[in-house]
Amino acid sequence: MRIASFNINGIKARLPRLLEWLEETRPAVACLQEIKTQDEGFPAAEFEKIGYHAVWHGQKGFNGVAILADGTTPQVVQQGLPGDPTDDHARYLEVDVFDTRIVNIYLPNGNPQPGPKFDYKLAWMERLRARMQEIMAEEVPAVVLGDYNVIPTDRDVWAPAAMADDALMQPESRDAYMRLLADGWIDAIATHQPGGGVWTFWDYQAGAWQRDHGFRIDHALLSPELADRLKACGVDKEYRGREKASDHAPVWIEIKPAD
DNA sequence: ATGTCATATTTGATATGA
Repeated sequence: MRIASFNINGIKARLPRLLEWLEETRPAVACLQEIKTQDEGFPAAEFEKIGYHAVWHGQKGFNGVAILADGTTPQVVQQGLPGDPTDDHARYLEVDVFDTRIVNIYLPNGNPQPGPKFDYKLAWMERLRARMQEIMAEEVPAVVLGDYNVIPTDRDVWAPAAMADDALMQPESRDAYMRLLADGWIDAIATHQPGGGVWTFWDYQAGAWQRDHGFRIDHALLSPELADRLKACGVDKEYRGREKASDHAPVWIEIKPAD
């Protein structure tokens, strides 16, 4: 079973590319970030036509997350990250589907830092950790995947010096990410390719794609039970080079059936 | 070269977020 994540950077602008990717790679579950539409504008009928049922949490102008499943409708467990009633950003959607807990996140970017946006990012990461601890305590097969907006190590960026002041690789951001791993969550891509050099994002600016100036910020964190069933994982890098591409490439994991 | 792109309002131009 393939579970994928794709920050599509606008579902309206990206719909042809998105449908193409779904039909060509046919993930059982697809988690989308930055749909950048209100709930009313979500093109659910387009996905139904090719056999995907969707749940989504939209927001006007930016953010927004959705989960698509092949031939079945995901059951929503939690919409919106718990822990702060004043936070109305659409960045978190947690479902049960195919006997798996699947959590789709669009973690705050945090730039510029320091500042209120960086504070929001760090607070969001602590709230995420609290929720992930609850999920782990449930002992269900679970994956928390999406755009974490964190470059975990210097091996995950084309030039650490070029990004040194960026919120994505500040020590506070990295420490918060490492605490998730310390809690027992397993970074699928990092485990399979510990040498680094795997990118999931290339900026639109400065010819970053052509120069392969990328970094790894889209991650899939597996519960121990699901990690034992990890068959393969990777990045659909080719899609970053297509016409009207997102600035992110899709990330996927392949899970073996439970015994 | 702070070099691109998507969305929205302030709408054929600028602000915001990334």
